[in-house]
Amino acid sequence: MSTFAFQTIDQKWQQFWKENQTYRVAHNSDKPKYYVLDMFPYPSGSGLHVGHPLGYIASDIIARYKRLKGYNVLHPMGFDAFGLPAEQYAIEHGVHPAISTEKNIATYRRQLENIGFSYDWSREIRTSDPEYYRWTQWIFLQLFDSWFDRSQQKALPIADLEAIFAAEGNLSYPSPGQKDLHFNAADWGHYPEAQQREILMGYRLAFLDHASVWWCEALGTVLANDEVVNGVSERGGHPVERKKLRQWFLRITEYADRLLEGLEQVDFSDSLKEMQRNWVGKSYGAEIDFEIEGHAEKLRVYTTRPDTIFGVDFMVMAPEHELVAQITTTGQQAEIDAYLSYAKSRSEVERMADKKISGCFTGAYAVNPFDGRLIPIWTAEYVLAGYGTGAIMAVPCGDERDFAFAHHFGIAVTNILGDQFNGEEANPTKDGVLHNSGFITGMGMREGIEAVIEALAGKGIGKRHTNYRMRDAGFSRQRYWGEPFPVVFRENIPYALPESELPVELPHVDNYGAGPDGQGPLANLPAWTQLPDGRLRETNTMPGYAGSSWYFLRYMDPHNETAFCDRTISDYWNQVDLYVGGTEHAVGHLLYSRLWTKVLCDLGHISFDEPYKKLLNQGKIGGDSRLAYRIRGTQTYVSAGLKADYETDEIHVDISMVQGFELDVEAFRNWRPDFAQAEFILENGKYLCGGRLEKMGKRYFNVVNPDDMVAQYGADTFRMYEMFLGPIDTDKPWDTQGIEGVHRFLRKLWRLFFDEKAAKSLWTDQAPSAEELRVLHRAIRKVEDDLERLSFNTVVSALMMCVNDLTDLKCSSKAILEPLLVILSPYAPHICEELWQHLGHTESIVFADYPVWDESLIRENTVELPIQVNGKMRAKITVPVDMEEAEVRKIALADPGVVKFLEGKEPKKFILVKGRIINVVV
RNA sequence: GCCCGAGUGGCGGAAUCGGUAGACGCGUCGGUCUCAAAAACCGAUAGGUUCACCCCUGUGCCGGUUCGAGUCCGGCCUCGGGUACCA
Repeated sequence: MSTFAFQTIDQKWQQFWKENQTYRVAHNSDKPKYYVLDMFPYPSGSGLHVGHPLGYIASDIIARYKRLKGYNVLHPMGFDAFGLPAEQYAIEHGVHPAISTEKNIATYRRQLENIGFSYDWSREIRTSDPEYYRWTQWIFLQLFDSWFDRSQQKALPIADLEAIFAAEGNLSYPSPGQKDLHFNAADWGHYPEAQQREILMGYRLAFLDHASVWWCEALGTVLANDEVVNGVSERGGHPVERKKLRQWFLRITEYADRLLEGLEQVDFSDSLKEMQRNWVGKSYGAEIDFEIEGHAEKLRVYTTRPDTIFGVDFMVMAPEHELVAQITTTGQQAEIDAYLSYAKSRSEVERMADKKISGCFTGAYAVNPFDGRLIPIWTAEYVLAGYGTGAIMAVPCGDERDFAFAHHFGIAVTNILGDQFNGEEANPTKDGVLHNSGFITGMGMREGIEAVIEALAGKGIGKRHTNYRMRDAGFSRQRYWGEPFPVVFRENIPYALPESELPVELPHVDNYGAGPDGQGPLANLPAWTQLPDGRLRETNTMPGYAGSSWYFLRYMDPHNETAFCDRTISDYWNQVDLYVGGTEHAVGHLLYSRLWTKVLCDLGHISFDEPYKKLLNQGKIGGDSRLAYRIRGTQTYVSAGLKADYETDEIHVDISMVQGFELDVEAFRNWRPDFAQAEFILENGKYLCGGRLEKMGKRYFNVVNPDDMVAQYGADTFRMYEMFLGPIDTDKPWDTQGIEGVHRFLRKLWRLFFDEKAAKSLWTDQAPSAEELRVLHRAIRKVEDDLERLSFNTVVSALMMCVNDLTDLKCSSKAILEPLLVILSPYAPHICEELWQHLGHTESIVFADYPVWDESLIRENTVELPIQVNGKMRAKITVPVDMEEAEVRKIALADPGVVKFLEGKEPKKFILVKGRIINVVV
């Protein structure tokens, strides 16, 4: 057993860990806890490629490292198993999603186990498991049964709100759903149940509302924005229309401020926090009511720049704005009708792609409340119905879009910026002085904002207003493969099912097609939807992010049948200390799971309101594609170096047929029938391919499977190499050639323990030399420092250097080799376990103590000082560390290299930093 | 357009606090072993000049601060990511 048989070693230890449940953890421990979590995967049909495990390897290294440092580590894995691809596969192939998902999970687990992760698999969860989604449904009911108290900024039970209504009405508690709803206690008492429940719906955190969606009558289904092109359905070209449908929503807007404030407490990257802030999109300004000449109605606008009110030259309403129809004059009616039908036919996608200026004058005028000027009211696409009040006051001299619009339609521009406005383009500055602006003329703009808001408030026609870009989150899907809602309708009023009836299990269907009236496939099952007592089940299912919003809690207590997670257990494991995953979930999953955590905390079910203490976003690994060049119109392929002489088409070649850049032409001919007749123009007897870095994916034939890497080089090599590729948080290309270097390193490590030729072990009980100790302890320090700051790639370099040095020193001392294995084991657990056992240990290296580095062993007796003259390196001198400064100077000045550049002059100044660097200034 | 982030050898990258730029690895070249090749191992490898030492240049570009700048400041250029008629 003295050769490095990595396949045997991998298998042996993976089996050992499984049989001994080495990584099983319990919550009752005196050790400090550490929770390190991966974003769980959606098990797709194509399995893992080498890009996927990058984050898993990093988190596994941290998990193993923290275990060695004496922490009780929770490191679980599971599967986000509900989702669209499985359902799409079912529609196309008739395979039930449960079956294809099961199969995919089996593949994922096998691939993950090959890499030697230290997951506690006894905690595995699947979001599509009824024992799991039972609690997803339960949390939904918590959301349904609660409301957000703005004065306390937290969620409370809906029963509390009912008590408030009965006692005092809603006068202190305006409805987020119906802004103009006011009633007192007596009113509430007289409302029939249906009306009471309708009112409560306006407060619930999970609520039903009518939302505008694209409806296609011919296809009998709702379409997403990107499925509608040029006003017709992408598939089939059928007409579509805007339709209001009743959908479930989560009232995430109430938590906007909490979600922003929470970002201060968590350790996420600046860019990710910025993405979340932009998503919430909080802005400060005012709502202003403008009188409309000849009408009783007011036109309410939202603006962040009330100070520019004297520069308003026109008003714009969104085409969907309800006042458009009311105020349009007879003279303008025909033009407006034409414009509205044009606007209605354009999807949001088209609006975004094609931003030409369009609009139409309504014929009506608003009145400037300060100077009485009449302001023409227009409608135009560039104002969105969904943001602010759906209407704006346009200030062309200060806003680019308003300026472009004014320019396009020949509207005269008022200048309130003095010479800060050049008449050519708008100037959106906030740091200017206001001109030509009535009572605020001469004021600074920031000051002007306050003055105008005050004046508006005094007249009762405007007030300070904070606006958010974020909308309430749609929570309904007309799909099959998701969590059913635990809700039933009686006379069209939704009621929560009692907890005892959970889980509402997803029934079996044979047909995955849409149901009637924009409903999902479940609506095709009357036996399921219609309860014997006449109540009707909700037929929508929950979206993909439902199950993933709380899964980190279930891992803590995965088999609990009476609660989603026991409170004492969640108190122990608490927040996720390190959460590892990609940025693609920056504003989706991360925001929703932060929301659910806050609600569960407010309702007293857990003790913390941010799920993830620290977030690490791993980069993506790109594929290194290979291209062959086919001369256009022929079956002849020209080698990359000669292609300039021909007109060619690029063909992606499967990377398995290429060594470096050299194509195996026989394999290429056998690859696909249409290549069988291929001829090649070679250079130097070889066909060389071109290379390109791009996304790793099937269609580019550049996918590298981790299974192949593990089979060829072993799990340890694969793990270390993935970390060695570069900083964990940047995108980087995969280069299979480079993996050899890491493999050589592990062989070199092996040879430190075994003489393979003589088939004998090399370690001894000999005391280590000072130099050996220095090498080891430097490595311990470096590995620890780098892991604490999540610099995974530099750790590999440090370990390689350590082994290189120990090899040069012919180190054989067990006192060095043992700690070396411990610090290496998070990266290369299999080989370390094996060697650890050879050294005579009976217990797994997992239970070893992490060695402590000793500064005094690292410090050297002499130090090499670089000597600069006038800032340029001129000499190096070696002196004892504790040598007096004056003595160091004497030696430095006597050095021939320095003497030469002093040119006989006396030094003016010496610079001495940390006793290490000297600069002699002449 | 706006907001982030990054530009270092042939390549991936290192330099943690402003202090010997290019660690570690790949590739390439040379060597050992071999009849030979592969594998393995050893050595060289920023560019210029040179037999070699020296010396000079060098971290996207221009300028600044400093005894000293890849690192800090100002102005550009390029690439990557996010986001967008958000008033």
